[in-house]
Order: sequence, then C-alpha cells, then structure tokens
Amino acid sequence: MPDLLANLNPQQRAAVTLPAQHALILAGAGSGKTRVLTTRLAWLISTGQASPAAVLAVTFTNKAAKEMLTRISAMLPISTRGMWVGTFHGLCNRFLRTHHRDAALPQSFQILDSQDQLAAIKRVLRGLNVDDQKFPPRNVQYFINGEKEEGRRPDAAEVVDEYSRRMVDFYRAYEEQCQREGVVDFAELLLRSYELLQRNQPLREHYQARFRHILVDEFQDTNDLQYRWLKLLAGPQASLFAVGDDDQSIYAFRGANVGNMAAFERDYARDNLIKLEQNYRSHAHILNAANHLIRQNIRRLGKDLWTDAGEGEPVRIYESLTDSEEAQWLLEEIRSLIADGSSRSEIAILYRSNAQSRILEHALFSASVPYRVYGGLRFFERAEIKHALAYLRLLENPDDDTAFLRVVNLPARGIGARTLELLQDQARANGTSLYRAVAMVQGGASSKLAQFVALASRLRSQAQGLPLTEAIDNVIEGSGLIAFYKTEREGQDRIENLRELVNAAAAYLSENGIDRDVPASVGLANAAGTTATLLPRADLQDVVDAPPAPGAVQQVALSPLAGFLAHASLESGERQAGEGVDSIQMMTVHAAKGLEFDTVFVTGLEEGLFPHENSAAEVDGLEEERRLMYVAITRARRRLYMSFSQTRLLHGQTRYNLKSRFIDELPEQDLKWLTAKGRGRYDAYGSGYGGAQADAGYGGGRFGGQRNGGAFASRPVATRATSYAGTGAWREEGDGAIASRSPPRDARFRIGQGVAHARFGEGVVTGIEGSGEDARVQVKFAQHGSKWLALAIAKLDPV
DNA sequence: TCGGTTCAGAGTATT
DNA sequence: TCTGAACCGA
Repeated sequence: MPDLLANLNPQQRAAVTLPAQHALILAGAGSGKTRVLTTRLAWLISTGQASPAAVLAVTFTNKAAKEMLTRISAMLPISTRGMWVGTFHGLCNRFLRTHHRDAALPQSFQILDSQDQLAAIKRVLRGLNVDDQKFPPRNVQYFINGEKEEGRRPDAAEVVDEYSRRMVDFYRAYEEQCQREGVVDFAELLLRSYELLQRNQPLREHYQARFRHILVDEFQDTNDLQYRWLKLLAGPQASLFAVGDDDQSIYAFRGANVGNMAAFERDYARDNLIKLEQNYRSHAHILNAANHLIRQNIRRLGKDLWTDAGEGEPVRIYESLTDSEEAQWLLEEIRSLIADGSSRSEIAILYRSNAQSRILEHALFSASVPYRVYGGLRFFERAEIKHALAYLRLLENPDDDTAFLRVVNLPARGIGARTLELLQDQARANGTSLYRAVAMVQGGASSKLAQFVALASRLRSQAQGLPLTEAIDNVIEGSGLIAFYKTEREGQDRIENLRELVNAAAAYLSENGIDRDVPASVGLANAAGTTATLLPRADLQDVVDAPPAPGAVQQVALSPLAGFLAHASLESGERQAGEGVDSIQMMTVHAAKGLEFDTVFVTGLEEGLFPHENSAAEVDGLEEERRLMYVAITRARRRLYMSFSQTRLLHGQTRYNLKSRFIDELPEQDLKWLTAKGRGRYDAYGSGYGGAQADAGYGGGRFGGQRNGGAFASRPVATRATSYAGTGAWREEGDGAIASRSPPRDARFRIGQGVAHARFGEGVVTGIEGSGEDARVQVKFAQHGSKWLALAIAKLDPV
C-alpha cells in the first residue's frame, strides 16, 4: 500500500506497519500521532490483515473519534458506519444496548450526565434525610465516581470509619435508585460493560475473538477502569496498539493514571516501544524550550522533540507590573501581528484558569478585536435544552424521576416543593416512580399533578405517530416551554435554541442514516440506522472469526427518540458560537491540548497561578503543572510569547506574585526578554526595560498611589511575601525571607517535594517549620490526609 | 411560589 | 470581585 505509507518518516512507518503485536507508541506533541493511528487502522484493513469488523479504536472525545472516522473514509473505499470506532463511553453504550438484557438494563436506558447525576444524588440524600452540610452532594458524587472508577461496587467499597460507612450507604442507595429508574451515569457505562464482559464468558470470548486489533488514542489519559476494560477485551489473539504521550498527561485530577503507560510498556509492549520524536509543528527555539522544561520531570518515559524546520524565532518573555497592563501589552502585540498579516484565528491566548480570561476579554472587547472564548455552556447543557430533553425522556421512560422533577413545574403549574415531597413519600412507600405515584396521592394539589401526567401521556401518544423532528417540535410547543420563554425577558435566545434542537435531531437522523419519516418511538429492528450501527453489519458478519455464541448478540430495536437521547447525553455538542468570524482564540491550556496555532501567548506565568498553588498539595502536582506548561509551549508553530505580571487582581484582592519557576526552567539561549530580565523582582523602578510601555504609565503614580499602597513601592519583595505567607509554597529562590516560618536546615525536604512514609504511604510536603531538633514538616498524604511530622521522629524519605 | 438578599467560595474538564 | 446557591419574607 504505497499510497498509505507515502510521506511517513521511518518511525511512523514502523509504527503503522508493525506486525500483529502489542505496541506502545510514544508520540510527542506534533509528531503525527493521529495520522499514525488512523493510517495503522487503514493499513491493517487494506492489506487484508483485518476486516473492518475486527478492529476497535477508542478515543476520549467525540471530536477525536469523528476525526478518525473522517480520515479513514478518506483513505479507504469503505463505509465506516458499523465500525467500532468511538469514545470509551460511546462504545460501552453500544455494547450495553446490544446486551441490555444480560446487563440487566432496559433497552432504552437513559444516560445521566454529571449534572443529572448530581441531581439524582441530591434526591437520594434527601430521601435518607441526610444533612447535606455534613455530606455535600458533590463529595458524594466524587466518592461514587471514584469507587466506580476503581471498579468497586458498594459491597466491595472499603469502610474504615463512620464517614466512609455513610458514603457507602449513599452509594448503595444511589445505585438502587438508578436501577429502579433505568438510568446509568457515565462511570456506570464503563463499569457495567466491564463487569458483563468479565462474568459472561461466551460473550467475552465472542468479542475477544472478534477484535484482533485494539487501538487506543491518548493512552496517557486512561483511568484504571478503562485500562482494565482494554485488557479484558484484548483476548489472547488480539494486539493492543496504544498511542500516547506521558509528557502531555494533564488529567490526573479527573482520574487519569499516567502510570498506565509504564505499566503497559512493562506488561505488553516491552519489545515494541516506538518513539515519534520528529515534530512537524514548531520551530527549534520553541521545541528547545519545551524539551528543556520537561526534562525537569523525574518520572517520564523519556523523549526529545526535534525538527528540521529551522531555528525560527526566540521565545519572547514579557513582564508587566499589573495584570491590566499585561492585557494592554497583549492587545498592542496582537494589533501589530494582525497589521503584519496574521489572521486572528491563528493567534491563541492561553491561561491557566478561566478567571484570567475576563481582563483579557475586556481589553480585546474595548478595542473591538473579535475573539472567541472556549469553554462555557455547550448546546445540550443549556437549561432550556435540558428541559426539553427531560420531557422527551419522560416520553421514553416515565419512571425517570430525574426528568420528572426537572419539568413537573416548568413552566410553572403550581406544583411546589411541599406537593412534591408528599409525592416522593408516596412513591417511596410504594416502591414506584413519581409518575406512577401521582395516581395514588390525595388532596388538592393532586389534580395539578394529574394534569401534568395527562400532558406527558398525551405527548407520548402523539409522538408515536410522528417523525422525530415533528415529535420534538410538538413537545416544545405542547409542553408550554415555548410559551413560557416568550414571557421571559431574555427568552428569545432560548426559544431559538429550542428550535435548534429540532435541527439537531434532523442532523442526528441523517448522520446515522435513519429515515426522517420513521416514527419517533418505533423500534428499528430491521431498519437501517440506529439498530444497524449497534449490530455487526450483515456484510461484515462473515468475517467475524468465531461465530457468536448462541444468544450472544441480541436483536436491538432502539427507537429514533431513544437513540437521539443517548446521543444528546454522550455528545454535549458544540461550544458556544463566535464561529465563522475570524477571531482571536482564547482558552485554558487544558482546552488547547491537541490544537495548534501560528502564534501563542501563554499568560499569567506566576508562582501560585502557573504552577497553581493548589497543585502543591497534590502527589505529582508540580510535575503535572510542568506537563501542562509543556502542552502550552508545544501549541505554537512559529511564535511563542510568555508573560507574567508582578501584581494581579484575584478574588477582589491585589496579589503580588513572583514569576513562575517555569520561566527559570527555560533555556536562556532560546529566549528573548522584551522587558529587562528580572527587573521587577527587586526594584519596580529598576533600570531601563525597553518598549513603549515604559512610558505608558509606570510612573510613580501607579505605585505611589493608594491603590497598591506604599509598601509595595518601597519594598516590593516584602509585600509580595504576604500573599504567600499562608502557603509558603515553593519558595526556593533566594528570597527566603518570604516564608513566614523559618524553614529547617534539612535540605532533603522542600515544599512540593514528594515523600514516602512507612505507614502513611506517599505524600507531598506542604509546609515546613522549625529547625534542628524541632524541625517539622507538614505532609499531605494521598490516603491519610494532611499531617505534621517531626523530622527527628518520623521516618520520611524523599521520593 | 416567587423574588430579593445573604453568604461562601473561587483549578484544570471529557463523557 | 464575582458567582451561584441557599434562605427568607410576601
């Protein structure tokens, strides 16, 4: 297949054409990772080594999955519909629909997103009369998801104290509620698929025999359950092809375990580790900076990016006195870039946390520079859309109490909290859903409830004869949502969004090859579309190596409505608009992962902000921040700017920050300081820093004035110290006066340092005080919380 | 049931 | 400083 392999470098080619063995591809930023993954898949199919039905490719985001499918379609003359290419959750959803009986689920089970899940948990807690001050629902949610991601059901959860005993009780009650209502949350999709494969041998063997090649994207982002799921799915004849970059692992906080990469190499791919180190994105100065920075991380598999694209431009560093001045400088720089011919969409402004965007937006907005901020609400997360979906869910499953509660009084029908409490009591007493309990309650309000139930029931019977789009239109009108938003002051946008929901449904139907005129609630056992994508396609069936075990693959008849609802839960849709206009791209560094721009500004490079102060108390926290910085740097193709400010308004207070250690970790020869290096750290009025900004308002006024107080003007370092006195975090460079406590002489320990304790396990130093015999360190342990330990007594080893 | 007021908390986020 | 959630009075 010379076409497929053309223009691949030797490492890429080696990865693509690897024999059927487990392999780990360590793919650096901009090294053609997605290309290798998709070409590998296409190559396997086009050389006849695997049929389309015998490969499974899994990603984390729908965007990545879609991208992969698009590329495969372009490379191969086959239909990709029916191929197992999707997100972990999407594939598990498909699997559970197909085997819903074995999984003990209704065929049209609903999927709760995080918001729905939280609402469901609140309901559980209220039912148990739990004091939600003591047990905040968010914590319970965190606990439950954590347990599920560790593969533990309530019976297996560890109970060590009263607190965990209660948590496990809530977990159990929540599970019962979900089961009763026929709903699953995101983690449940995975866990239930995993358990089904594990306990059902014929089923497992069927899929193991089928999937000869399992390809995993962004492997460094997998959590423990996902990795276990992959290992279970990969049978003795299968090859696992994992692509990832441990240096870009930035999602530990949501359960990702970088350790999976090393584990995978050790257990599967000891002999097949391929590094893709040639970078096709950035010039050398930028790559040097990235390489140099990331080398400070201890625990990594190790690789260095290189390019033959030439030196390019040095990394520009800018220091400002205030955050608003930083924004002003940014604006001027952007203006001159645009004047020089840059397109706005090729300029990105990155920041560590969303709160930083405001002041930057303000500067751009005031100057009428078009910009687009990533993040925020997505289409299917909007309140009005969630309301409409809740009505639709009630049509599909009246026992869905989450949906019921969401819309029972929206638009207002005079059904208040008191009424609902009574209804919930009734439902609990009878072990039934709210919807069914309506018929059992007595009293004045019951007629209002009955009217609501009648409405839902009417909408349901109407939907049966209508195509999906018309059924949805009927629901948003008939429910009174449209009329409701007409009375709202800002309701026009919401009405437009509701109308857009009809279009989204039409798009869903056409993307899945479902006839537009099929009635919304009719199952599609033999029609094209939803069902067909759930089953191995008939024309692929003959190449499945082992025949399915009897009854292993059941007929699935998912209605267009049920399919659309699942789609809405699994794909939250586009981020908000601004598209189409050539605009500056603004986003967090996390959101920028996977993207690239000609010009990148990384802003707010200050201690406490980036690295973020909260990360100091996390195991591996600083290294993760550094990886985040690495991701930020490697987004830039040609021009990279980094800026930091001496002062910044945060939570309504001026904070005095030191420049980020990450700037000190960059190689000097690849940098170009736009302001005099190190100027502000010692003297705000220090010797000549260049640029027009010097005249723009650095005069005494700004510092001498009331705003920042005289203390800063006279002794900036001392004032800066105050913002850090509380945390004392990470002060390593010279100005030891900053720490409010005098640190122990013991040079082995620093704040942010990883340590190991015989009994408490691994932790991170978060505080140091005293000296000599009295030296104590505060350590936050992964398992046992935060403790002060006397160095003279405790046996602590640096990790 | 609705609207205003008060208060705590404020990091990154996909499915 | 700003936001969202909780709370209280009409």
